[in-house]
Amino acid sequence: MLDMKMLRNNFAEVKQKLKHRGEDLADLDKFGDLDEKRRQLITETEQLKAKRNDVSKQISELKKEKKNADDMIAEMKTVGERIKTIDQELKQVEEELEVLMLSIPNIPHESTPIGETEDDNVEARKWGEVPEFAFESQAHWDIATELGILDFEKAAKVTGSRFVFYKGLGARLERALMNFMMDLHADEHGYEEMLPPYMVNRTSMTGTGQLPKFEEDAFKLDGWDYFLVPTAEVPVTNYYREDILKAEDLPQKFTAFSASFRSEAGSAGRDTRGLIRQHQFNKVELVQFVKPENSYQVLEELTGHAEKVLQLLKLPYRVMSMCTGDLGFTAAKKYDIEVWMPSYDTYREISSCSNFEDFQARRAGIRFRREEKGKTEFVHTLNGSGLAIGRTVAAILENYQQEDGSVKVPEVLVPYMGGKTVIS
RNA sequence: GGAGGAAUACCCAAGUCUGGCUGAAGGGAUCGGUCUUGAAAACCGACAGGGGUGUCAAAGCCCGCGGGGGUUCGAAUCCCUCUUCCUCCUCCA
Repeated sequence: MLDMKMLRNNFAEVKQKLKHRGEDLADLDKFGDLDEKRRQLITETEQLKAKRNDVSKQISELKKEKKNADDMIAEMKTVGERIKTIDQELKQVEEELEVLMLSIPNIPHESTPIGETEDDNVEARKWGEVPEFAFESQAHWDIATELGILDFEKAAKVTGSRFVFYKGLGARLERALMNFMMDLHADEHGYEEMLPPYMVNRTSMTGTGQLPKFEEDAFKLDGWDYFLVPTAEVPVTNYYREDILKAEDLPQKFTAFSASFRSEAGSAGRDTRGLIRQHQFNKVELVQFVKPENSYQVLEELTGHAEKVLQLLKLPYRVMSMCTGDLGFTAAKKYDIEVWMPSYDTYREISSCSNFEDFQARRAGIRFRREEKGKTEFVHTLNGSGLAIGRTVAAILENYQQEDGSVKVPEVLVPYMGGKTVIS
């Protein structure tokens, strides 16, 4: 959510910046009227309430002296009714204004490249050598099915499409990656480990920006106002919802493992094979709560922490700076890390690292204080995948495949695989 | 699922029956001071936070006793409702 005072004072400028996102801004123009109406009603009702407080005190004193106060009581009855009417109108205006404010996307940072589609994203850097195979390389779903470590057909029977069973060394590889990533971030990068709930309530989904606009992307529990988390970002960021942190407690850094659930509405027919686009996948997430002045430096660090995983796994990747049109609703700046996938003959997203500035913090009421008696300020929140585990498995299978159909285990994972150096 | 109980400020806690003198007592913690070589103890003082409105800034005003709604001239206090926590029963990995 944007700061309403800021929006009021810089309306034309903000509108211009939001245009680069390519979103429909028709409703934005309602802001001026609603904002003005709201403040006018507040002034009116507060004046009446001040009067009521004042006269009620007088009534109390008259009663104490056993004097008659009927005239005042009658007058206040009218005032009370007027207050009720205005407050109802005010409530309506505020609800309308809230709906509007919650639907306005974040303002892109000045360093975010201006563009319309993913073709306008800018490559920030590239790492590693793309493998050349002396044999005909296979897609990860073929490799895995042949090795008997993934079973998509059984999952389709048991649940439906876009689900998978991991088996044997496949399951072991997934678990090894989870432990490897969590250990790296906790031990080397200074994050505190967290295992969050896999379901969250509506307020949490609104706090991080998944709602109200993108409800169709989420899995909602029938009969409960709970949602399956689309990412650990939601429970972990909302951990501090409505809290006031101390400046000396910042930054707060969490690394969280969770399953992630996505309806993939609107992507029917895309990536139907393999691990790339599942309704449920595992992910290690990095979340940070920081002081505003540090957030852009932290974005670089956090992105680096995610990159480190790929470097240690020796998987080639590139980092893309998302343009204004491909930024998503909540981010002010975002890097996607894309890993090389031989079967696609291109790089595919495996991590997304974002700085939300105070956009989520304002929605979720996450504040901090620099001094004991000082004013509260909103923290800046950031997060990034570190990494999506399913896609990492896919990348390992494809990049480490051998001619005989077996797959080498990346060196760094061998201890996590019980010493096994090859999946065959 | 069933039966009770509870929620007041950083923590503990009075007030709720009987609405106005609560602009929320008291204690602890914390901070500042006196005393002391230093510290402890004792004593003195400070201590409601958060949000809204307003403004160049402020003052002022409004809201506020778990959330929401209602009754009333007036609600921490009465009524309805939701949430969370506790005790017991039942069930359960």
